[in-house]
Amino acid sequence: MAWIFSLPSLITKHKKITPFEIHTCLNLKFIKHFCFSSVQHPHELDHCIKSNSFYESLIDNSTHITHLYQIHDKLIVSGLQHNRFLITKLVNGCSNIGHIFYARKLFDEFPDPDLFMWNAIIRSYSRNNMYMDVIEMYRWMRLVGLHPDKFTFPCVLKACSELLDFGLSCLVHAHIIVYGFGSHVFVQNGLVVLYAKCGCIDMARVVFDRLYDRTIVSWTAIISGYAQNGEALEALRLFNQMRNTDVKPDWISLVSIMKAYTDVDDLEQGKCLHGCVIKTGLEDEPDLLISLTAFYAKCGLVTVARSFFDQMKTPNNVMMWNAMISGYAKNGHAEEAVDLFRSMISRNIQPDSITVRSAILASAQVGSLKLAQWMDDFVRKSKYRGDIFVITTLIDMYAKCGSVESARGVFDRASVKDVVMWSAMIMGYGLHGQAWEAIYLYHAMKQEGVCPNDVTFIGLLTACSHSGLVKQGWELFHCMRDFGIKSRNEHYSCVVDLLGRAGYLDQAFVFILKMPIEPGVSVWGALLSACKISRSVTLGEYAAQKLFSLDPYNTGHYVQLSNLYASSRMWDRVAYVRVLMKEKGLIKYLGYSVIEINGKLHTFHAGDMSHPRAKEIFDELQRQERRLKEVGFVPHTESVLHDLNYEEKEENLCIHSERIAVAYGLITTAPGTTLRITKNLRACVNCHSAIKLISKLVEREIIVRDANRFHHFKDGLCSCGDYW
DNA sequence: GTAGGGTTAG
Repeated sequence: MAWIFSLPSLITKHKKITPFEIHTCLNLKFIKHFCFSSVQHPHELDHCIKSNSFYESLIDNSTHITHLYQIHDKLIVSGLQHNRFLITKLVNGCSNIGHIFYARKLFDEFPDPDLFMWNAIIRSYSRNNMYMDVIEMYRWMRLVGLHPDKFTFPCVLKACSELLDFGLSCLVHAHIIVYGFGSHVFVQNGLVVLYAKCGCIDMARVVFDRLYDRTIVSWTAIISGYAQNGEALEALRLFNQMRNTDVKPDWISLVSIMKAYTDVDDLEQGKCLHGCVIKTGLEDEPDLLISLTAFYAKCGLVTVARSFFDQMKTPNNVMMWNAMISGYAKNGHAEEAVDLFRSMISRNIQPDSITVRSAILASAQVGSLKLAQWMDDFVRKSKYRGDIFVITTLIDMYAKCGSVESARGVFDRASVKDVVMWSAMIMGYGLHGQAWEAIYLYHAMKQEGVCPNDVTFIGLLTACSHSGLVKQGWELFHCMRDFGIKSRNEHYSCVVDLLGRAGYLDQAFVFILKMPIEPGVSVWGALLSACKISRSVTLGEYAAQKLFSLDPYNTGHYVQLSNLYASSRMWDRVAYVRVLMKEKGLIKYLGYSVIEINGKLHTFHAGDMSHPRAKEIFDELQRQERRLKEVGFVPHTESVLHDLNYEEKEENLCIHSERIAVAYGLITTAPGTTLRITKNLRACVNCHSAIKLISKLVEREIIVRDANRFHHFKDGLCSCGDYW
């Protein structure tokens, strides 16, 4: 009977078994053909086709559901339809190729399924991401009196962690203890993952600490758990602890630790881990290459990331494309991200929903309305036109590209709206200083029965502070409690901004002192910029000191303090801040503005003469200066002179990058065309006043996106109401 | 004879 065991290898010689071949096989011709010499007597042949291992190898080698249908038919004909082992095998086979409904049919038709079969159907649902069904089957199984075992619990725990049902999770944990799996390593690993996913990382840690025999899976579960809960440093500490044990990292553990380094942007540690990857000889592992690409891209070494990307052996790996595209987008290389997305499309590689979202995110950063429309068009023609995540990203993109109307169009077309989509639209209005629209939408959302969340309120509060609606903002802030939403630093900083801008500086300060959580960078930052508006040097200096201790290497805080001194004409202190920055080795950002003309982006720096039409641009600038003077415009010379936020002072104030972009827009577009400009820094006082007047003089709408928000200049006024 | 950990992301 030795030849029976060679059957699997005979079958696998056929790289892809066709239904016809399976059929042939089941008709014995196959066996006769291949094994004729081995079969001495007909009864041996008969024995062979009734043996489990014969069918087992057939099932294992089936790649199509029709194979399994035929095998099942043959089992029935051979009277083997009640063979537990083979039917369980078939259930597994069906679920492996995604035919969960046939697996369920086999299960339902089996008279008295045993624990093995129950585990098989539960695992089938788990593999096919049908977690509600996992729980349903688990309940049913207990109802019929079967005790779950060490194979049942990992699947059930996975389902709990995907469903994020904390109550259910606790119940299952209780079952685990009752049935005696309180120290089984596979089951406990599942608990670690479950608690980490539910945000109870401390509970996960308790389970992990009590684990007697920690495997690489246990370590990976706790390390990635910390990483997912935003505690990357603890994740890394545990990784180092693991390296002092006998447990050797494998590629999955390295992927999750790489993710932790990516989250904290720790280039040096990440490079060390890369070394570790090479030492373990796992550097060709495709998914590890994706993680390395994502890591280097996020940390700014896009060229290194790109070299990994270019080495990719399977060009159709969407995750690799996603890692590179999102890496470019996150790191200020938005145009490269869009280019890569386009090249992916042109190569006929199917993007998934994440690719599309990353590309839209990149388009939002580029700020070009033409590109935004192209992306919108792409989505409408694709299978993602109904994807709630993609639509939300589109709304955000249009708002960031200056067209809150188009954002609203996308929003109105969406058939299903969840809280994130409503919040994105509210945020969009906030960005454009249309606070009343934001508030109106908030009420409409509640009317639709959608409950606001913390993000909704960030949008609302931002909108109120951008428009100076102090009373409304204050009321909304207090509404949060009614929805059981805890205020975060972002909410507090909006309120500080709201009070501070409107001149209630003392109230803002008292508000900070009363905060139940430690005030963060954003809160003190809001106070400092409010101090600049009302020229409150003492309080501003206090805020700045807090900022310097919390976030010492952020150029922005020094710039803000310097602006505060400049607004109070304290030039010696302005100079002092400059020295302070030099000592810390901080350099100020180079300002630039981008304008889109006929779908092409033109970038200008301060005093930029490099454009082919520089001569015409400067003629236009001079013409504007003359007209501004004629209507009595007085440049804010002194403050600009010392304002570190803006481009190096040139002889003429009008050559800040946004003014050059406006001039270029005016000479290249038809009268009445709206100009759309994006600036990387905040708008300067002088340019802001000048552009307001220019919008009136040339009868144009000029929309400027600065680092914080949008300014819609029209008829001599700005939508920001001069608060920014 | 069955199983557990990970990556891209509104």
